[in-house]
Amino acid sequence: MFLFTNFLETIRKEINVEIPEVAPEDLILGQAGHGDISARLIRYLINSKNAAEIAEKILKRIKTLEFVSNASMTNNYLNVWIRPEHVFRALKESIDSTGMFPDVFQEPERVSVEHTSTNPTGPLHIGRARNSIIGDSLARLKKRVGYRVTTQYYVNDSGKQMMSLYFGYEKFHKNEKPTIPLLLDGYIRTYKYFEETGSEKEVEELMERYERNDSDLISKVRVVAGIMLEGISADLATIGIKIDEYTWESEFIATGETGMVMERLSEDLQEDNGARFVDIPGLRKIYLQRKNGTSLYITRDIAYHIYKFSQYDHCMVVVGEDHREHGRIMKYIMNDLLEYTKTLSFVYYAYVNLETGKMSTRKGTSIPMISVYEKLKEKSMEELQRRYGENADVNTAEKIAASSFRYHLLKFNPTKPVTFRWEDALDFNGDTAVSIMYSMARVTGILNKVSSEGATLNMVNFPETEKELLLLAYMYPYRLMDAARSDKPEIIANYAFMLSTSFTKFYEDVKISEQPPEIKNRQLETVKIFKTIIEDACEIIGIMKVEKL
RNA sequence: GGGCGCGUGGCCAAGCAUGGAUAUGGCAACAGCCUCCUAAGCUGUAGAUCAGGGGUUCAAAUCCCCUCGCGCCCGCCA
Repeated sequence: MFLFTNFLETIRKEINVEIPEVAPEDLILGQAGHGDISARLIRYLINSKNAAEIAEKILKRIKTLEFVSNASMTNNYLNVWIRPEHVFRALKESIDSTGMFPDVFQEPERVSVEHTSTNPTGPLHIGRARNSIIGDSLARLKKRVGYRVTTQYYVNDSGKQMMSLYFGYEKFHKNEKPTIPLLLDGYIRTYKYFEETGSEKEVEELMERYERNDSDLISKVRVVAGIMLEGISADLATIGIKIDEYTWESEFIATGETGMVMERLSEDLQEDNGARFVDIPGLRKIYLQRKNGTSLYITRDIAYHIYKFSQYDHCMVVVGEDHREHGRIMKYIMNDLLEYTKTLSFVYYAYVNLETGKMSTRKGTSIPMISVYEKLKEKSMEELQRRYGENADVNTAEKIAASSFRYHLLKFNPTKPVTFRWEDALDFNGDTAVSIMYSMARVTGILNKVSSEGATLNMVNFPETEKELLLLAYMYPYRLMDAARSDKPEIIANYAFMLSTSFTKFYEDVKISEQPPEIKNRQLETVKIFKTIIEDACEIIGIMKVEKL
């Protein structure tokens, strides 16, 4: 995965000479107030008769390590202080030779990340955007740790919602050129029409024809869906999200692959009045085929996953928490019934609510992502104009808007429901993308205005704030591994904020331009180290680089 | 009713997988800091029965059980 100077492993190996059971998890990096690196030895020493003796031996070994400045034992914790020049070198050497820290090996596994996958019946709203943002960041994270990643959008072009969209166009705007507003209008009028007539018969007939693989109908629906999908892709593009592959659900009906699913599951299928189902242990009957022979959503999803497993080693899907059970069923069918040994994993997120309650497109209470983006852009533009007047840069305002929106929906654990509040979304202070971007802008400021003198670096006098910054920068590979292992891009978001805060403290504490040459030279390198790592982390979470704020 | 998820200062979150040293941040509040590399920043003060109860353990925000509150799911829908 990564190649970097691993101080924790070196320390652990020394400890292992005395206590072989000590594992990587027992070592902690950067617990404020104690050592730079601490080892929880309590569980191994608490019942040991000669604990003091073992501790003494460990301390002696650790103190001989070149990169260790001091070590002590308190409350059965081994606390180790690292010489900052070694941390500095570990970072600088990696960045000088590879341009990054940590350096990464390409992994052989191909990973698919499916996200968004919303029915193309309207523009992207902020609830769905949470899905897109989590999915896109997850894909970038997996890429950073060395996987070959492809992002996927599963386009649901069958089903009632899509048929209603098509029906609305045919009924209300047939001879007009189909545009997004026109289609939306037809869609809304269709639901009104259903209410007024009390019947959805016309759409049901369309669904039936569709399921019977009526190629003329399928291609017509696809045109309409395609227009909506283009709108969604454009919305995604404004916040820096591009999806690699779009797969249309109707293809699995057209190619007969849903039929193949039934064949491959034939041993596990049971019959009920002509319909077919599998019995999932501990759950219930899951129907895969109606008695009229047509397929169901889960059948097509199985076909889709069979397709994905033919291309990828690990398939990840970002879906709303209402799909938890669906996910469990899919895993059971793919791994236990169809006996795939590849990994299927789901990332679930809770929905975004409004202070006034739930979002609903039909009730007109959902907030389009693009309107939040526009508002953010407008507000940051006002701020930029206050600072730079005529020279305020629209492009910067756009980057602020996109980054802020992404960060706002990414920084929390996806399992927590989010209540969208305009005042919070539009806040540029504190734990926000802007404060991270601000630290990057300050880096540009320093590097433009302060230059090094000579080539000598002082490697002795590190102020506390610089030591802390370097140590935090050094933590990056461990955070990446944590985040990648647990599929939690929000870990990187939290880290990026911590790192930028630490940089700002260093920046406020030390006036680099006024330092003696040899210290100034080193601190400029420290700034470049910070720059490299914060940009790396921001790339993952979708915070865009700015030169000036 | 059953299943799953969530509950941490006034508000919003981190930490929980792998139990361990004084529970970490942000917003809001209060008191300070710009003739100085960008104050969208920094420093300090105040604020926590980690929903409640029980259990396991030398040790529980973290693991187990119960209760309460909120959310989601329980279709031959998607």
